[in-house]
Amino acid sequence: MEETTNFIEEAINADLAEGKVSAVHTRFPPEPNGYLHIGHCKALTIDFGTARKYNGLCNLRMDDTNPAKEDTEYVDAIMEDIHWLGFDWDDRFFYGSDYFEKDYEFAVELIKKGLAYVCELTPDQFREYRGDLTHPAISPFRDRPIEENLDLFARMRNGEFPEGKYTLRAKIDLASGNFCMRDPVLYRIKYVEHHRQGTKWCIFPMYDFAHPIQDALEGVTHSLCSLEYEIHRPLYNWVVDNVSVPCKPRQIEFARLNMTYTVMSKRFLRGLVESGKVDGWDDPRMPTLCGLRRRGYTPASILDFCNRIGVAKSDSIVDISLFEHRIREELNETAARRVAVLHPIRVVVENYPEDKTEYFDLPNNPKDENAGTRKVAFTKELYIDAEDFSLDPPPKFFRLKPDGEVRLMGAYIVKYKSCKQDENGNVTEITVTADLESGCGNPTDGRKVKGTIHWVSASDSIESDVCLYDRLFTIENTGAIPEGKTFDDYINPASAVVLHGCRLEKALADAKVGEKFQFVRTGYFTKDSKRDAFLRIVELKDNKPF
RNA sequence: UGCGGAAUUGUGUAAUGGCAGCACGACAGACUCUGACUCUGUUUGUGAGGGUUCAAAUCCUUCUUCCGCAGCCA
Repeated sequence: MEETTNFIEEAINADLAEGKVSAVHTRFPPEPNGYLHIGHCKALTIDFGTARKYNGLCNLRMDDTNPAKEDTEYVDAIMEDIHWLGFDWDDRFFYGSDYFEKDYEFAVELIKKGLAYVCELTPDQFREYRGDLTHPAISPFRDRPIEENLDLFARMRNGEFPEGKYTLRAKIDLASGNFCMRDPVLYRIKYVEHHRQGTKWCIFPMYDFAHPIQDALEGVTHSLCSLEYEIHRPLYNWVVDNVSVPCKPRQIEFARLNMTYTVMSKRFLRGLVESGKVDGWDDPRMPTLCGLRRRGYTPASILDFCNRIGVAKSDSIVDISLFEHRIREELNETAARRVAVLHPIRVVVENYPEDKTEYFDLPNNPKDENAGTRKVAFTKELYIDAEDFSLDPPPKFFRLKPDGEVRLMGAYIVKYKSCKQDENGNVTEITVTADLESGCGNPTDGRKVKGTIHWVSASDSIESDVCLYDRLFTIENTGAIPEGKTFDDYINPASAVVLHGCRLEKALADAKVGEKFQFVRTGYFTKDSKRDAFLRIVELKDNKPF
């Protein structure tokens, strides 16, 4: 495969060439407050993939500096998902919270250098004093003597003050056009139990302070993150320049993934779970890795997608069809075919013996001869899909129609004879005659039969409900839900539709949860119905595929 | 209005002064015992103006549009 160099690699190449670094070391730093989704996958392939490309290392680090939002529940899930994708961090698994003691020492160092001070503005005052686009901020406590700062900061740690009473702030530039340089908060007081540290700490470092220190302490050379941190880079550099860390990592930003019909916002994904709109984080309609896994996506298809979308700095929205293309391509080569008649309509083969059963061999996968064949029973009474028959066919309708002939896939050619209708005009039963002479070979008289339709035996099949999953959202033009809207405004009512009384071929009765199949469907494919060409069994209901 | 970014076809992404290419999508045709798959073909693009140059997506310049930032979130 052709290898192109993206802008991150160019920057790394330059650092290598100039001798700034001798090897590449990256990190993937999820906050354990939710499950990984397809958007994280892009970051994952960039972080782990770049390290791999340069024979370097990539650490996994739980970014857990805010005890109010994080939970141990997510840590295991995150690790499992990363492993599932095929990435590994060896023994370099860290928690941001493991550095709390170091963070504290570096904060003291800043105070001693006169570069940080304890501020007692309340959150409301803080907002009031921060200035605006053209006016600088005001901070009445930035000239507090060093000794006093040291004392106050130690007492903050000791739990002598209530939440919100004091913060530690960096002394940088109150007039900066970049707001995160206007004496940013470094530490805040929080009396919340930390998922790993318990109640050991009541002051917690902010991301902007903790992250560069974590990177530097771990020997990370390139800290790759998404575009919204670009404006934080000056602060990132300020931190590594002003505390005694062993190295100075370089932050490089890239555009996060947006995809049509998909919402990446963790906040909304959690909302879907908590409101019961979906069954859980691993609902097959969710863009989470565990959801995609249940839906039938494979690590290879996801990784390949991530490599294909490229890395750039411009905001973009990838069309979901590119994502779906990958899994369709893979499953087309690997998934076994099974027949599912979703809207059954009874067919009687008039000239076929009442009590006879024949078994035809159907290929499990026409793409792969090694996949073998399976026996499918043929009897006098069959089911075909309602949409494979039309009393009043449009032009170019190749399926069963009055006076028409079609091939029953893998079995006989049948000719239409008559049909029964109910009082509403719905077709309830079709009578056909089979060309028993031609059998399952080509017509003996050389005539062409254009259409092929799928079918199952009426007696030798199983009846089941089948759940069809579709895109969860109708939202098309963005990766996030606009301000003032909720997912209710965009949720696709047909995202999970249960079809009752479907008929499935017998071989599906033995299917296990998680097995992948293509449910063979013949007939006309639209752009949307192509997506349905590959389904998979995600549940067994009453021991039947669901 | 301050600061930081970004603009290449319907979408995403290459081309780092030298034939604007690739993938997905769309459309047309061929093939087909899945109207799938496969194969062939087609269409559409450098945000705008000016400049430098034999030559500009690329360099300079002016403009336009879009995105992000004023959490004691990450």
